[in-house]
Amino acid sequence: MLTDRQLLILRAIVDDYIKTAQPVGSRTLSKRDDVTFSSATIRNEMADLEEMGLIEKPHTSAGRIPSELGYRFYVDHLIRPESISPQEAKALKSLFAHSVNENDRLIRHTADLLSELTHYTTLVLGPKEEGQRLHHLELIPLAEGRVVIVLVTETGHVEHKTLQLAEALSREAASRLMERLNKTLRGTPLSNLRLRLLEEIRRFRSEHSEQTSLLSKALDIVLMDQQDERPLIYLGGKANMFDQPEFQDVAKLRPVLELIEQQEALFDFLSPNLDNQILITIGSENNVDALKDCSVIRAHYSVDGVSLGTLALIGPKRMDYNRGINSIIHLLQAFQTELRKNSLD
Amino acid sequence: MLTDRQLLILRAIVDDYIKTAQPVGSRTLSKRDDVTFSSATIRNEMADLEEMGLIEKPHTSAGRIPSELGYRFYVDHLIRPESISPQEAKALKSLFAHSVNENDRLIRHTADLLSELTHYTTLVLGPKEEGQRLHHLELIPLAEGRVVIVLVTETGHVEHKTLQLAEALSREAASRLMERLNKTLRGTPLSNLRLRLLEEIRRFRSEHSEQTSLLSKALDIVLMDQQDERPLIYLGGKANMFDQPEFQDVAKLRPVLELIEQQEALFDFLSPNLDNQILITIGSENNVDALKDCSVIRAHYSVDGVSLGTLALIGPKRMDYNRGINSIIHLLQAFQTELRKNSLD
DNA sequence: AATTAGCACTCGTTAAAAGTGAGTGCTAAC
DNA sequence: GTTAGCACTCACTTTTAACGAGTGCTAATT
Repeated sequence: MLTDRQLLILRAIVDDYIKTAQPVGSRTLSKRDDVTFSSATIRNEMADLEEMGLIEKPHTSAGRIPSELGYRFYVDHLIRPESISPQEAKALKSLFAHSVNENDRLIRHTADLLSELTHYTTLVLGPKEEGQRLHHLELIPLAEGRVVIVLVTETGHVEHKTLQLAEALSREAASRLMERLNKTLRGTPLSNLRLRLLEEIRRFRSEHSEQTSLLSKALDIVLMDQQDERPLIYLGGKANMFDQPEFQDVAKLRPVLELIEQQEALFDFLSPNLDNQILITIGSENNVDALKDCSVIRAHYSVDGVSLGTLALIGPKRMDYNRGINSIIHLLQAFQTELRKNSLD
Repeated sequence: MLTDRQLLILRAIVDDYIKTAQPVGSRTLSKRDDVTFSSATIRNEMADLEEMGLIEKPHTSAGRIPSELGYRFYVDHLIRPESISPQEAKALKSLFAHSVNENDRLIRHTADLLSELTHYTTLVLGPKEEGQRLHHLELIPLAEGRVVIVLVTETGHVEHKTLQLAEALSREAASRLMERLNKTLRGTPLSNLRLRLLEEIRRFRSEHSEQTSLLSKALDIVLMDQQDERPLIYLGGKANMFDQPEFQDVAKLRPVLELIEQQEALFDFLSPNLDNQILITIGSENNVDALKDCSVIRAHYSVDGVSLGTLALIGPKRMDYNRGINSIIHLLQAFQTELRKNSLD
């Protein structure tokens, strides 16, 4: 167990290093107002903290920097939840002053806001489809056998796909089919939609003996695609990475920026956060080599208890966890409120 | 006027420098098979070329590198249009083997293909709206006064927006209005659409004395937004920048990557290319400070004579112009063919 | 027993000095 | 007109030296 003095010193080291990106020496610490003891004492304590694996020195004659374990301890025990300032709270509320109807734009907007707020790079994982339920389906026949299918989920997410049929679908047939489909399929989870839809079209065909097999085939292909498609990841503040002193070296910067551009990899990385808490992963805890020098703060967003996606903040291990956590918590709430407004329950 | 030997030397210098990124010395050149004269002769010729401003030396004791003027001369006069290899031609054709229905996805796909082909970063400026004409409009009333409006242009571009009305729009009213709008508005250029649409709704209202003023207001707002929206820019192969030796320094890399992330700035930069040719801008010719060390190869794409957007390739000044030009020309054609397939004339 | 002052030691960083070699420009010979 | 030869330049590398922030240990102090 750590003594109060050790806690004070550890916190001071982490705070200082977060601010300056420079190893913190005993003399620097001894000059702080809240430190009443000498640098020699600090050195002794530091030696102990180092032995415990909480801090380390880059080399013999440098000050100390937090180890990953040190950051972990700091995050778990030393963060003071320093509530957001009144101004900021107000600013946050006015961020969504005029509602954004489209969820897509809302998400993009949120990603940008969060990065502006924190000066870190932001990832927002768009709502995953599987869990969502169908609200409405619309078939719009155009010229030359081209059909646009519009799909609206209960969360208010709208999406369209274009099909190409070998022969035209009449407006009447489309209308009849649509009515039927909406009657029977509303509320179907998107994960089942493809099968249920095909089934329903088949039944419709036998009942009305209409030629919808082409449609059925085309739909199948499009929905198959759909199923494989992963939700989009929206990025904000990529340029913020450039400002971090630890990423002034292209060799350090490159893997991070490269990873960030890869939807696939990012998706795999971001999705598995199952509980509803804020999750912080530090350096190697990310289990991704490209992020071994980064920390990630994640929060799930959900509407009506249904988890939809993830809000994440990515920065150097030496990131301002306090500010990051606070920002993400507050933005999360505002974001969810907006999402709620757009849903069609 | 340059002698044949000077042309040979200049071409050799540019080719070599493009390949190696190292200043080219007289001794290196003298070892080439196509060079029959001595390094001393080359030095004399180099001195002349330098005097003409076509090449320069980074410092006294280094070899020569092409100046911007040198690249310009190379691009204008020395490029051999080295036709694409049969394999590559075949590969190119199969790239679009299975058609992509959605123009958006097609564009994204094209951006990725081009960057894969050239190993440079690709920008594709999506079709600008103004020039396009309306093909079909669909109103889909959902619950709680929410209405999705789907807009299909003659180029086959599909787009949707969500409106929020204070009170519900009945399915019947929507259907009647829609029929009317499609009858009267098909073919309207999107640049006029907003005004024509409002006018038409007003007329419809007075004729049928229906309550569509709310709709009209909401539509207005959404379409106003629409008008300000600039076409999207799709990026491919951003990571390729990392491979260029000239961008190993973060200070060099940063402005380029930052610019690339800014839709606005990029848009301003890419749009003004009016003629239908392939346009190459080198270094300071870009008139953008962030691109002073880059070259850009641009081509307009169009369907049925209507210019829609721009395909661009961005790399170091020392880029492989030959390969870049060839790739962009060939991909441009394939791309336009696909776009054509998706259009609804 | 805990704290602190003092001091030798470490080691990254910076600056200066010396050596290396690719490449040039000029001159004189071919 | 072309080329061989040679002195010269200058980025780059390596070496050496000086610097100083910071440590760990010991002995004195409280």
